[in-house]
Amino acid sequence: MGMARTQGSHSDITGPRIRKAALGLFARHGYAAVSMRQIAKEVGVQAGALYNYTPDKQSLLYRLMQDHLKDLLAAYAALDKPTGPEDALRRFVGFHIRFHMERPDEVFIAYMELRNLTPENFSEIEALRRAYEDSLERILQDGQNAGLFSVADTKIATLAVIAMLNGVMTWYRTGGRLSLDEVEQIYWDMVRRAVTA
Amino acid sequence: MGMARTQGSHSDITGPRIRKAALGLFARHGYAAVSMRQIAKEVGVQAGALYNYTPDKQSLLYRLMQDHLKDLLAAYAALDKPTGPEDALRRFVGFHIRFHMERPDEVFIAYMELRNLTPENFSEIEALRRAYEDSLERILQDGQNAGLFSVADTKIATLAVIAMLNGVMTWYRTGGRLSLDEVEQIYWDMVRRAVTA
DNA sequence: ATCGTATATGAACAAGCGTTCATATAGAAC
DNA sequence: GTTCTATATGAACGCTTGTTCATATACGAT
Repeated sequence: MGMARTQGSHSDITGPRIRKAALGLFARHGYAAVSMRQIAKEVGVQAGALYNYTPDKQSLLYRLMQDHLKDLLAAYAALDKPTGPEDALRRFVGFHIRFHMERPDEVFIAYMELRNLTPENFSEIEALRRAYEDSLERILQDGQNAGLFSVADTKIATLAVIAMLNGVMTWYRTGGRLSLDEVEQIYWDMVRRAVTA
Repeated sequence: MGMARTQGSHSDITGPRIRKAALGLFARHGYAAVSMRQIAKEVGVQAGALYNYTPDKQSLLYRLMQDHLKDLLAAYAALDKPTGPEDALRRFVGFHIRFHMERPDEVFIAYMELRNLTPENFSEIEALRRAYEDSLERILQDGQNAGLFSVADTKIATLAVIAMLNGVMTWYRTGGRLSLDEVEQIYWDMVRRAVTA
């Protein structure tokens, strides 16, 4: 009974649409504040149908974070080999700003919703994040060893640089006063001066 | 009926206890994930009693943020007058790190729960935050005018410095490898180098 | 000792939650 | 054109949610 709805074989379409809807809603309202019914509504489907694509709400969040961080690591690994520590740092700054700027929702979620992961899921996500941070710390350590950089503590400097770069996401809006190139240049100047010997 | 409970005139005790409990729970689990009953349980009271102290859950969050930011502005305003832009910046870095380190829960909430404020409450909180950021921007602008600092954009530099300093809260733990003095020194070094001409 | 009031209880409300499942349907395969 | 299966519905489940309110109690003042 009831009006007919579109049904049938939409598996490889509905799945991504669900994740996309969840991504936007989680980013805008927070994981805990978003219901499965809201996600379903955005996709144009009933709540029960979501469970053909995710075992539960938690897994939906986990998958979004995991996909994001794996993409991040893969994209960074695909960069050209740098010519030295300073070049590597410059590339890192540019890569980080651009990659994150293209994915504001993913970044926001991977940042804010860590506490809503189960302990096991949290550990896995944390490992991915640490792998990324380690690649920056290696750059700083190499530069330090080569006498090019001068930081009191490479671990702290790593976190300080990343925190500073992440700050871009809180204020930058496309079409604003500054182009992405300008932003990249400004941040690179500050980072370089902050760590250079 | 039922077992007797402590009752009577506890107004000026219960109120702060409720806010303290809410503070801890909001910080640990997030505003949306915490129920009024959980807060009440932590205080040792029934959920209904909370409404003698707050008109609703939203106001509880708003009050916590407002108190925090007003404390922040008052404490900063009470600092000694600096001798110049560089001294002012050094003081700002030290003040910011220490003040925020003493209030990890408040900082976390004022940061993460902005989206759970009503639009009106959000505007008020944003105004307070901007007032604080403006005091840093004024320092940078003064230093820039005096030829002591050299930043491409004072607004961006302001946000970059604050983002960098806020990063401390994500990793620093009392009793860890570094003392607060050391942390302050390390960050001051990086900030100074990032903005100095 | 009695009263008055501030403060708490505990039950109730309607609404919404995540999740499950029997049932229906649409499209692919033969 | 019939069958088979993947995909969807929509109702239902037990629970929790924020909030209200009539009622009870304990303290401060008289």
